Amino acid sequence: MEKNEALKFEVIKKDKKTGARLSVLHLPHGDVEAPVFMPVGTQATVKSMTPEELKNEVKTSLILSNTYHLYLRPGHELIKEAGGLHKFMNWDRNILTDSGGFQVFSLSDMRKITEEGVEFKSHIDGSKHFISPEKSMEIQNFLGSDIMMAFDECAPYGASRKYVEDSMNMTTRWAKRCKDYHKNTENQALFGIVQGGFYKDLRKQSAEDLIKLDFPGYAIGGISVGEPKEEFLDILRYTAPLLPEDKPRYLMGVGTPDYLIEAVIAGVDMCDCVLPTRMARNGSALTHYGKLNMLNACHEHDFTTLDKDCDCYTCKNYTRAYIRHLFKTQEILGARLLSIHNLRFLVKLMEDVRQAIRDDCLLEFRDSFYKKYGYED
RNA sequence: GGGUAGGUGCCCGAGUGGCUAAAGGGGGCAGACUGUAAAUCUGUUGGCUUACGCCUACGAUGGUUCGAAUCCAUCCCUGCCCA
Repeated sequence: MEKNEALKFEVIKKDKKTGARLSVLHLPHGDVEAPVFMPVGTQATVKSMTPEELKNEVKTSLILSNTYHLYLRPGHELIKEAGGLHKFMNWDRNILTDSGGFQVFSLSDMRKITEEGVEFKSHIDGSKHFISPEKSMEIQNFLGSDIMMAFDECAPYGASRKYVEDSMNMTTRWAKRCKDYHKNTENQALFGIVQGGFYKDLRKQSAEDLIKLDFPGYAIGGISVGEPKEEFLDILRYTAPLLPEDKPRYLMGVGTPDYLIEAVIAGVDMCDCVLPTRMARNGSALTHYGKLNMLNACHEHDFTTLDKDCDCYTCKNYTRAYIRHLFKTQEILGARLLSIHNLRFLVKLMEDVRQAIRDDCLLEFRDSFYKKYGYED
């Protein structure tokens, strides 16, 4: 890799039994140890968290934001005017931006996909917009994220082979167009996204075609879209090893503790998910002993901490009874305290995973984690 | 004291002869949430029973009727207005 690229990827060590990687991503806004979990900050904010809390309490060095949403509001020109996304949101560590491809999938009833790009109606005011691969790159260049994602189509679960094949090939052509358009390679690394749905030969072809384009990193998209866990694991375990050893591998949109651990074992380095912050706002806590719904009556008189094995600000200072009270009364602090906890829980999980790789005991770590958490397998 | 409006399930509130164990909210209880249109959504919420079903319920009591939360009488209570 050339000296002036935005990303340098360094594999430090591999777990002896699984081959899971301990690595460092050297990025423009600091080094990121991987495997890493990235909190999601779609609208230039990790919902309810200040950057200081993300740094000091959650202890994260890389967050994700979103092209589609920031393009619509406040607009990428305004963010450029502000001096870029980092300055705009007062976050001086790394940012990865998703390309808007997922919104093509999740807002699918309002869009039309063609070879040129996607025409869609704004979910905010119904106005018509067009995003092409080039437009997505332009927006992400304006945002100034450290890692950009190629514009892709995430085919829905259950899509026909023909649909997935055509979609996957178009995503590859779009990836080429993204790479051709993107010139700011010194400051921004562009990742390609492997698609192919739940068809292994398509996954293989997608990976091979994208590898020929030589991206500095590769993502696995299009899984964790509602399929059964076995299918998720099958495609994950098949796809991850197809990707280059010397580039970071990013599994998009995952997830729960078991999915994260399985992803690392499969050779994945990066994951992101809205789950910890969404669950937090909806009153649920992730703990080493399973999931808790803080609205449940059993916590009413429980003056213990959320998770006795957690080192977060919330667990150091607040009780279950208090947090339940905050949710019962719909006080905003409840969502904030659970967001800190859930984010810290997953970030810490990855810290523990990294230590397990150092110690060559990742499988043992997984088994004891599952047992404590209450997972069946 | 006179007039007037009303008393419905935990709360608010719709319902003015059968399709009503009773709309809709709220509250309670539980479940879901995976590249964020989510501080959202779903289920459930009188008792007993596995179920069929039975019992108890629309202020109280009595009555009309094949049948009443709904009609009538009396009583009790509450809000508002007048004196």
